[in-house]
Amino acid sequence: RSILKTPLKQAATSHSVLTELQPDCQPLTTPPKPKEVFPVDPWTPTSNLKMLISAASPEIRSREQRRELSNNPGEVLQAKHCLQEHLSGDEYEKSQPSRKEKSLGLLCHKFLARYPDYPSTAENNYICLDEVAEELNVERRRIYDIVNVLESLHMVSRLAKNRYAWHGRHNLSKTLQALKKVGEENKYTQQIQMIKKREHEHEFDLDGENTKEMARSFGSYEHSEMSFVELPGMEFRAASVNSRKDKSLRVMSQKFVMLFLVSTPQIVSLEIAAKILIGEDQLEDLDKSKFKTKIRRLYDIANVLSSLELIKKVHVTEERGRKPAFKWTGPEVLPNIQGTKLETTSVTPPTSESIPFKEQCSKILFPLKGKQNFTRHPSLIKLVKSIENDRRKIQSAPTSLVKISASMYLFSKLFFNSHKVLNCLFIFCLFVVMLWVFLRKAKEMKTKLVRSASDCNLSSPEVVLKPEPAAGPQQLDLPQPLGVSPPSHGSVSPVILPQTHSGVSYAIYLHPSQAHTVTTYSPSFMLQPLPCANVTGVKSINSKLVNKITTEEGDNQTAASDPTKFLTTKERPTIKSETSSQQCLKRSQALQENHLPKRYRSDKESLDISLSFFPSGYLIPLAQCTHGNKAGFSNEEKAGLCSLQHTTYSSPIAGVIPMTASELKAVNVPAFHITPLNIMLSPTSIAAATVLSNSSLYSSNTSSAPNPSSPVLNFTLQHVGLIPAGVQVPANPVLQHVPISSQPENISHSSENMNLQEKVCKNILQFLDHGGLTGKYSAPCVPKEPQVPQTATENFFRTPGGPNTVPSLSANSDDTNTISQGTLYIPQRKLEVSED
DNA sequence: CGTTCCCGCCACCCG
DNA sequence: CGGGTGGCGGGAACG
Repeated sequence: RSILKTPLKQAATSHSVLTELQPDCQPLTTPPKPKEVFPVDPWTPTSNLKMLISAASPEIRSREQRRELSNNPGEVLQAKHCLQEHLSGDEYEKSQPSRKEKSLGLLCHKFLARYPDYPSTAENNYICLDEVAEELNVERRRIYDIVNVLESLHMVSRLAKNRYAWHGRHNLSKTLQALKKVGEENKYTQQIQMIKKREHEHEFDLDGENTKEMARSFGSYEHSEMSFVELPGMEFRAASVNSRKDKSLRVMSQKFVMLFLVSTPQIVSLEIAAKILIGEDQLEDLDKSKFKTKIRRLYDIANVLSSLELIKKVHVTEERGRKPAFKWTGPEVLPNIQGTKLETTSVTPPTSESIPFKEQCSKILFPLKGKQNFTRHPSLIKLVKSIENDRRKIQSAPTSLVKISASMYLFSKLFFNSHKVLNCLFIFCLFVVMLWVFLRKAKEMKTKLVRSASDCNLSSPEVVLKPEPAAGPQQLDLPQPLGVSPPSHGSVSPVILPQTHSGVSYAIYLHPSQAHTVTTYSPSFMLQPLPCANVTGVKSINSKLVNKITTEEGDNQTAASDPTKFLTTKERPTIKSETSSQQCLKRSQALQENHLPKRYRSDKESLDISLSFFPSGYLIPLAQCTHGNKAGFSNEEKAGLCSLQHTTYSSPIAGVIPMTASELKAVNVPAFHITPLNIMLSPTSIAAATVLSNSSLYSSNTSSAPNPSSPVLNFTLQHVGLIPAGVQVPANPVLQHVPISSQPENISHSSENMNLQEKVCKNILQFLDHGGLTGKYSAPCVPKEPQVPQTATENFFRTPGGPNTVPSLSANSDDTNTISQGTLYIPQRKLEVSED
């Protein structure tokens, strides 16, 4: 027994070990000096200072140390050594490297420091394990731990015994994509939900039947064997060494990563990860020791992943207490089905994925200059990066409206490098878009109601406001949509959401009355979620499990959201997730066919980029309000508000709007719910809109003077896919389009610009007219049939006063155009995440 | 105390 | 068989 004991920290033990491993080392009494241990790391005055500071406060020290690790792993350590050497000269045992200094994470840092993130093919990127182990002064065993995890991410690959090839992060994004895909296939999301649910159901009961039960239910998911996820270009490793059966650590690592990529707040608690990893291969013995071991391994993996800055440690506080967890801090992984693109493992520069976007920006913004100028400009690099960041989020936005909005925001950021400057414009554009939606919808509803209920006179807006009859059972078997409380004309209260990742906050304006309604947890608000693939088929815990969030460090907090968490199994029939998406699609099409006798179907491809206009979305970036949220709402209120998000996506006018699964999934930009009649505008935005519309956008002046709306529009349209990238829409075709679009045939090819305008107009019109508001926008191919000029779109643009007049935005001037104040909302929090 | 996780035994390959 | 791997779990360090 005693042999198995972990060696004591005492010098004697260590020395014996040391001598054993390194017989030719110094005499026993003089252990290696720090200088010998870390010959590479110079120690600087800075580190000295930090060391002194750290010495003053242990708390600061640890924090400081951790922070420092990411930049300069060796420094602090070195400093500490020096400190201890100075302070406690002969009393050496204290300076015996503490456990922390031998941590796998630190070791991994040192390891990573040896190799560039993005090695060029020219360099020799071979890793000799022996060498590394020696240089880092660790047993080889430890290097294996690191290398295995790196291998799971394809950052290294094994060449032969003792030899690895270093790839760095070149493959990372592809690997992550692959992992995400596999993770989805493995239904990890569901498994997580199930575990959470079980956990909740039998609170303290941890043994016996439940375990079996759990194992049994896991059985249904058991389709994943212990397989290592390979990358297309990477599997050519030396076959001789490749056949090791158990790649457990690698596989574990991959699965662990998958869990992050799949779950919606990208936070995974160790406990759940362990359970899933266990549950998969061995669904029987969920015994305690196995669990413990798994956890230990997960710590190992997590340490390496942390060093890679892919995850970071947090704490999730549930009602039961603090639980260790990790949060994904790596790159966003977008589904990105870029066909069978060939591997570009070597030559591609680090930000290969982002280059096209840069070019795009460059083209759009600086059509005359080469992209080089743009991309090379040092002052822009940072900006571009941050924009790319935002872009990723935008791409995962659930609705095209949000995409448009966000794109506009992006544009303003890119073009002016300022949130503030174009905020007004942004808001205005957003407003215009929403107005389209609203008017379109209103018109549609009106005609429909008139048609369907001919015996009633439905001209008054009050009637229109009622839930649409057809929206109920016929459509999605959802309960009758709740008529969101009719907005009064009170004031609105902004709520600042702490937004994920970028630190950009979005203000959501909340109408007081609704705020109240929502925060009281009124049962009537517990609506059904939309039965789309990502959500359905998931048994989930009820809202009782909602956790709260606290933050220990004020910055960079995440408003986590997990759509499935608020679903309740009992209240809703479970639908097979495989089919629900299609069902949604079918139904949405069926629904549209009610309105549109003739539809233009599109292939799957175009559906993906097409715009499903799910009514709503409204987010205003607020550059200045980063921390404003703290004062505002209590956690309960926030949680309460959250519950709205996943209620039925319905509106009094539109009824239930089907969404595709892709729109529901991976919502990093919060989804918003807004009803067309509840479009909310802050006074300033209305003002801005009015001003802008009067001055430029609606003027009949078609001069080519620089008009911000044009680039904005170009950018937005391109971004959203209405026009091809790189194509410019010269002026503001949309707002001037009426003659063109009403008689498309006649315009023909007068000029290229005209042509372009025409196309764009058509596209937009089509988009709006053909289901853009009800569900699907189908292919961009233009119908040959002449447009019936009685569309809402056109009505909007040729407002009562004529083509060039501004539609009245002031409330109550015209019932159909009235924009009343209301709400949309949705932050969602349920996890309390705290950092250390 | 609970959490974190280092340490190294030893079972497995493989040449 | 000898050496490279790496699963695994005890128990020390940490907080």
